[in-house]
Parts: sequence; C-alpha cells; structure tokens
Amino acid sequence: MAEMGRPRQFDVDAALDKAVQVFQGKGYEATTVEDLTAAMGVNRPSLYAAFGNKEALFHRVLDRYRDRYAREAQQIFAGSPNTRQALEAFLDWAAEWHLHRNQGLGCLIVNSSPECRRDHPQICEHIQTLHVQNEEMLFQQLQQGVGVDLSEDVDVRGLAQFFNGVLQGMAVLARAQQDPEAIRNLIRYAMCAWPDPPQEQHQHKKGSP
Amino acid sequence: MAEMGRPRQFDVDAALDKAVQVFQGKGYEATTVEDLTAAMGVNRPSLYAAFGNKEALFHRVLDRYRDRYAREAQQIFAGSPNTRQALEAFLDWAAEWHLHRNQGLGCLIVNSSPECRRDHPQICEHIQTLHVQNEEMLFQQLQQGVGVDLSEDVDVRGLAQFFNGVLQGMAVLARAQQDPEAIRNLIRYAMCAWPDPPQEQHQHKKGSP
DNA sequence: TTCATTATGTACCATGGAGTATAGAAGTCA
DNA sequence: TGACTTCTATACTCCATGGTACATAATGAA
Repeated sequence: MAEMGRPRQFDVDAALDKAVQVFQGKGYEATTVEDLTAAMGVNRPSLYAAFGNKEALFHRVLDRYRDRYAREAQQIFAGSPNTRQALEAFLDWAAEWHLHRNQGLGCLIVNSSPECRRDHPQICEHIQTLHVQNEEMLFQQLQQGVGVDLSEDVDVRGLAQFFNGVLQGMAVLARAQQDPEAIRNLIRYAMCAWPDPPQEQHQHKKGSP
Repeated sequence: MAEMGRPRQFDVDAALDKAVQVFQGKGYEATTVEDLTAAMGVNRPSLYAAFGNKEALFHRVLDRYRDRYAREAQQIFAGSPNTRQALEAFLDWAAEWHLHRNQGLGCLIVNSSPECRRDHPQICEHIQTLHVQNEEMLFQQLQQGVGVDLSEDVDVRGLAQFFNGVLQGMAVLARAQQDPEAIRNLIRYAMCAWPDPPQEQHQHKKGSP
C-alpha cells in the first residue's frame, strides 16, 4: 500500500540532525519544544505525530548521534596502520570535531550526563549505555593491537578506560574553555601514557610460545 | 547597632551547603526553588530575602564550592614531599571525593558547564572563570616543581592543561559510570604521562650555569 | 511599652512550556 | 469523482515554576 494519506512535508533525518544540534546546545531539559519546532522547521503537532513526544525524540536523537559517531570512529580505526596511530588519529579527529565542525557545543552525551538522576530514568539509562558502549568500542579496538603494537601484558581494559576518560575531559574542555591549545596538549600528554611496544620483534599472538 | 529585627532562624552556610548538593545533583535549570527550600529547610520568602533570587544563590553556591575545593587542594599540595607525589595525591583525593564522599553527583562545575550558552550569561561567565582558575591552580603548583622534580624544558602549561582535562574526565566518569576501577585506571595511566625528572642530580634553578 | 526593623509563613500571581483538539489540506485507492 | 487516510496549522488546556504581597512574629532601640 506504499504510503497512504498526505505525505510528510519535511525530511525526518534532516529534522533529527537539527534536533541534535539544539539538544547539544541547550541540553534536554532546557530545550523547549518551541526551540525544536523552530529549528526543525516542523509544526508542533507534526513533531508529536512523527516522534511521539520530547522524550522519545531525545532517544531518537541520542541514537542518531551515537550511530554517526560510531561509524566515523570505525572508519578511522580501520584506516590506520596500527593501533597507536589509530588511537591518535581518533583523538585528533575528536578534537577537530569539537573545535571546528561542532563549534563549542561539546559532546551530546557528555553534556547530557549531568542531566541524569532526574525524573527521566529512561534517558538516564540510555546515556549510561552510551558511555559503556564508548568504553567498549575503545576496548575492542585496542584489543586488536595486542601482540602487534601492544604487549600481551598490557591492561587493555584500563587503557580503554583511560582514553575514554580523556575523551570525556576533552568534551568538557571543548565546551567550557574552547582553547585549542588545551585540547592539543591533552592529546599530546595522553599519548605519553601509551605503553611500550612488545619487546620481541617477531610478532606473536596469544598462545604462541 | 549589631543586629536589628528578628534574627535569622537558619544558618546561611549550612543552607548553602545543602544548596550545593541540590544544584550538584540536578543542575541549575532543573533545580526548582521548591527543591532548594525543601533541602535547605528555609521558606521561599526567606530564601529570596537572604540570597536575592535563584541565580544569585547559584553564584553564591559556585563560590562556596570553589573555596572549599581550593582550600583542600592547597593543603594536599602543601603536604606532599614533591610535585609528582602532590599531583598524584591530589588526583587520588579527587577520586575518593567523587566515589565516596560525594556519591556519584560529579563535580558541580563540570556538571554546570553544559548549561552555559543559555539565557544566563553571568552564570556562563562565572563557570568559565572557575575552569580557568582550576587550570591556573594546577599550573602554579606544577611550576613549583620546575628545577626540582620537573625538568626545566617541560611544558608546564601543557601539563597543567592535560591534568585539568583528566580531572574533568574523571568528573564525567564519576557521574556517568560510577565504576571505581575506571577512575583508578584513569589516574594510573595519566600519571604515566609525567615527564622524566631532570638529568643532573645536583638540582639547579633557573639561571644557574 | 512602644516603635522601627527584619525574619517567617501562607497564599497568591504571572509566565512559560508540554501536550492536544479540531478543522482543513493533500495525498492514495476504488 | 469520492471515500479514506494521513499530515498541517491555529488555538487551546493544564500545570509547574519563579517570584511576590501581606499579615504576623521576634528582636533592638527609645
């Protein structure tokens, strides 16, 4: 039956992108439906018809943001010659994203974190999940370097947690201070924590003698 | 003339401490005056008489929080044998504070950062100032180690910015994830970035041959 | 004791914001 | 064309929230 009735006069994805920006700039609670309708170019009832309500829209926005982020991260890690360079490229990308493309708005997820513990447990849970996913993504990527440019006895989980924390800090700095130098220095010193590569030059995987 | 009129029936400082907790937990916008009066044990008109309005109260709260923090930091740095140990003790203290004393509420300043760029430019400016002060405090403290356990050619500003970012990240992790291990690993790896001590064992200050 | 002054408590006002009713517009299918 | 379905637009309701009026209580000064 394809599509019956009057067709939608706006693009859902484009509207979602606008909504991402608004929520990123003002946070969940402080964003009014008025703000959203204005930015999205959608009337109030259309917004409610398409997304349910403000909270449901926010969940959509969070997921869309996460998907974008995960896809870009995936590409960066896939396109780097080794794990160390991949991670550094990833941090650089995040910095560039904060400083230029996403001028000073910070990270949606980090910005939303303080809004947890409110009257919206679902949102809180969603955000917590996204945090866990981010650490897990880093962990998986770093794990691939074990035995290659990461020694077998490295605490990969700890390393992932460290760089996850660095990313969160970067997001706060980007929003609060907006000093490019501070962010570059954060990355530069963070990379100093990268552990020494394996001793043996002939690479060996887990279980090999 | 001392104090004329009916005396206040609540302690301003104690009430401020309660207000700190509330704002820390819910953020500026989402905190209602109702929340505040309930937590502070003060009636609405008394609150307005004592502090002006919600925004003025928040400024008081920010300053009180900063003073507490600065005093504790000062003590830790003063009580450590060298700069490296001082910094590590400071990070540990921050972690302990996040994990136990201040159960999962995060840092008031970090939590408030996303709320900038709203209809309250004064608050935004205040928070930005606090961020700058924190970096500056770290810078001053690290500066004292130059020539002692920090080599003269170390980029002290960059190091301060790095550890400042780590602290912000810690605050986000503490609130969002609340995994003690993640925070400990953040500190552990962050300290790996600490630069090598000066080569010469006979300590020399700036300008000495 | 009386007045001036400052705090308290109840009840209120005004505003803004989330969500909706309803009429009309723009399509599909027969 | 006409029945049916879905989107759009204006206007509305309800409620939470920041802030306040006003009457009263408690203190110092005279």
